[in-house]
Amino acid sequence: MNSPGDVLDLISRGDAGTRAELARITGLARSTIAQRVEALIAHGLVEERETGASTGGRPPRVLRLNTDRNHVVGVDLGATHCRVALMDIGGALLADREDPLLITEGPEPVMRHIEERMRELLAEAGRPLETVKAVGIGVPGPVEFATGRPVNPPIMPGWHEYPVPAHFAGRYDFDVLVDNDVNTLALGELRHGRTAAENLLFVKVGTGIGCGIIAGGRLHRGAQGAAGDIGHIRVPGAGDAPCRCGNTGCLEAVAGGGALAARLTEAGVPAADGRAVAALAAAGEPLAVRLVREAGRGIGDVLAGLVNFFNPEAIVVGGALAAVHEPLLAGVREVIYRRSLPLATNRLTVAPSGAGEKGGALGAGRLAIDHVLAPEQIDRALAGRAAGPASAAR
Amino acid sequence: MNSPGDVLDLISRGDAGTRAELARITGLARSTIAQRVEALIAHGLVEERETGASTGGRPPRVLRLNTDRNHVVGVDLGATHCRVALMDIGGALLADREDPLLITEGPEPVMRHIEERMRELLAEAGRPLETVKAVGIGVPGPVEFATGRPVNPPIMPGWHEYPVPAHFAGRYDFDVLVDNDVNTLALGELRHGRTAAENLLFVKVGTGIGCGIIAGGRLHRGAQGAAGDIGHIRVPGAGDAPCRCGNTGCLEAVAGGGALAARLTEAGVPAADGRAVAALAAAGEPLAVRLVREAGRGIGDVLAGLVNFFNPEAIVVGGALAAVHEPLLAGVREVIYRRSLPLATNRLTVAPSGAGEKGGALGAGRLAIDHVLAPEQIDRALAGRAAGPASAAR
DNA sequence: CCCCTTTCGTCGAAAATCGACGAAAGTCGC
DNA sequence: GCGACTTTCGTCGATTTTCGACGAAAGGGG
Repeated sequence: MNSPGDVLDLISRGDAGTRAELARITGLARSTIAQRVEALIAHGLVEERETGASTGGRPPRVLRLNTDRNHVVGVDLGATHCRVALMDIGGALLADREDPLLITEGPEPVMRHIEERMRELLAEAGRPLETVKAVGIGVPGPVEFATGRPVNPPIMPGWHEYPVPAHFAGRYDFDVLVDNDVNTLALGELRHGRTAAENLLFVKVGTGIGCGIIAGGRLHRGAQGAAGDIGHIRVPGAGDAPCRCGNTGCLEAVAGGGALAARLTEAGVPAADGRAVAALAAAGEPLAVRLVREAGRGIGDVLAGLVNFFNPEAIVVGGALAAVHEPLLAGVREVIYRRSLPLATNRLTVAPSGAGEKGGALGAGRLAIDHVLAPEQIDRALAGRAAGPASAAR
Repeated sequence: MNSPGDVLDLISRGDAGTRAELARITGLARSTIAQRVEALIAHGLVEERETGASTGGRPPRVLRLNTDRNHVVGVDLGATHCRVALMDIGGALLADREDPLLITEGPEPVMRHIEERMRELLAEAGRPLETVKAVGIGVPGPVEFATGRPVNPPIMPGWHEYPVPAHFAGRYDFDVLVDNDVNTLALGELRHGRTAAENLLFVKVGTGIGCGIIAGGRLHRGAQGAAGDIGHIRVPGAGDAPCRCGNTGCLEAVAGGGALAARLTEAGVPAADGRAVAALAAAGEPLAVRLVREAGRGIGDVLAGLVNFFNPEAIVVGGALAAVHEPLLAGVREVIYRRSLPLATNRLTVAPSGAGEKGGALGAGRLAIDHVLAPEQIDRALAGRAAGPASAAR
């Protein structure tokens, strides 16, 4: 329970910033703490930069993660874009870049693009390659997390069972983590946004609709990594709108960006996709605003049920359609507070994503950080045993 | 990671039955294991009863939980009954009794009843009171688990905020855990039934409809302990049946035992409650069978959405209405496999509860067992520090 | 400027853990 | 039936980890 890894954990979470605090919290002797800290410093994981303010006695030496020698890369892959972010181990964003990129081009070109961007960002920030300890990648589809293979992703043809980490294996010395983008978004919100909740739902409303689930402070991926696929839940109020999945009345067919764009186009206001709908709504186009608000109601209808079931303390809404918070969230809140049980809603907050456009990449980076700083991982590193090769993880 | 408590954990889970196995699994030296086992035996937690079969060398001495000196009590409180079960720490049922008891009589009489039955069962089984290490109680309503207080339970007037553990505090030396009965049922299924799943939903179909959630092997209680209240989720297909909660189209109004009984009575077949409906269906009354199957479809409609969202590997159905598996489960399966995504259903099992009538009490006992055997709890006991007083827990 | 407080490093003492050894208790082959 | 081999288990000294006391460092306050 109080291994060296746990000591680092306390430092990284900001629970303890000095040796004395660590000793107080863990209950270990100060000399033991001193020895552990020494080891962490020797391994380049922790540094003493400044000395803190005195509280009446000798001022403490402040410990912090060594952000100069430990970095991660977070990648947010969308249907039509790719954002690569370089972060230090403390979670600070050092550099990032977004490019248009069609995920339909298949894994190999995309992976090469990521690799190239990663090297560019490192050069730009003046950090050596060896300081990258892990890479996190969020992809728009279900993933078998343990092996980093997408499984039958609907909008990623050619990626089925492609072993993403294998692309880096052997040639690099970092681990590669791959996850569904809604999960990285949820992580990003949990650790970079304003919402600190043990039980959190991140709802991404784009062309499709998905949901990242934090249960008891940990990501819930479900039995096959398929959890959170709420786009094809039937909406109670809605009619029989046909969905591409073959069923009717799915949330995606009612409130997805594609469905809204089609309806808008049909009504004489051309819109290509969810992003365009959001732009029109933001510009004040009345029909677009009305459709977005109605979409919010549809989403709220489904979420109302999930609130009863899951009882989260926070729901965060993001994705292309959430670029216009007001009408969407208004619709969502309206239905949730009407349909869900009081006990489940009296402390529930429904808010827009606080991490913004970069949330996906930041969350993917956070996935990598959490992997690197996991106590077991640290204990292994300090024990001298080299971590596994640059492949899958956990 | 390898404290004495973890050693006991391996023994209690059946992962290791001998000192040599413990050493192999933990990686600790045999002498260290021997010392830990000695401490556990000295504290009466473990015993050596028999000596195992040789595998070619000296036969091992088999370690097991000391079931003679460690017991728990599990209590299943329903609207109209109370079952008290005496179990040993290994989970074996020693004696139990069910009595009719109206929970509406209020906390004090009910608690006195439990206390009395507990003493009777102990006398019957010839076990001294001091061997009871914890008591688990499942109640039909939401509970703030940390304090053991029901919060606004709809069918338990007078129980709001009543501190259940306080009834025993001071007079006994065990901890008291209180939880929603769907949670104890889920635990019972997980540990006593046939279903070993990390992600499990236990759906209880009685007068109301509730759901116990196991996420990643642990109970998910949600932000306010209100998780799993699926009875008031709106059913997609259903109409506007009014519900006692004030909304319309709730699952409970469509498929709850009360609603079915009312509809059956209306049609000229008098039935008092869900139990009566089940009895009629079991006897072959055609209308009852049809209604139960339709209720199954309604439940399936809601579960189909939850399967997409939560991606469990198993759904277990119990409760009064589930006494007739076939029509109910047929309806549930029919809709789930039609409406949920293939990835989420291809390994999903939908089964009746394997624990039977006593599942609730057994699960409550298991809640108590898990509390007693939690590694931190064991480490504390072995370190000499007395556990907290006979009150709340965790 | 002296006393008090808090932090931190050092070092011997105490405790936990390990590893080697030998005895116990069985199987297997001749 | 007997000896060689295997596996388990207890013991005990050696090693490693952890603790606790001591004193020095570094600042605040009167």
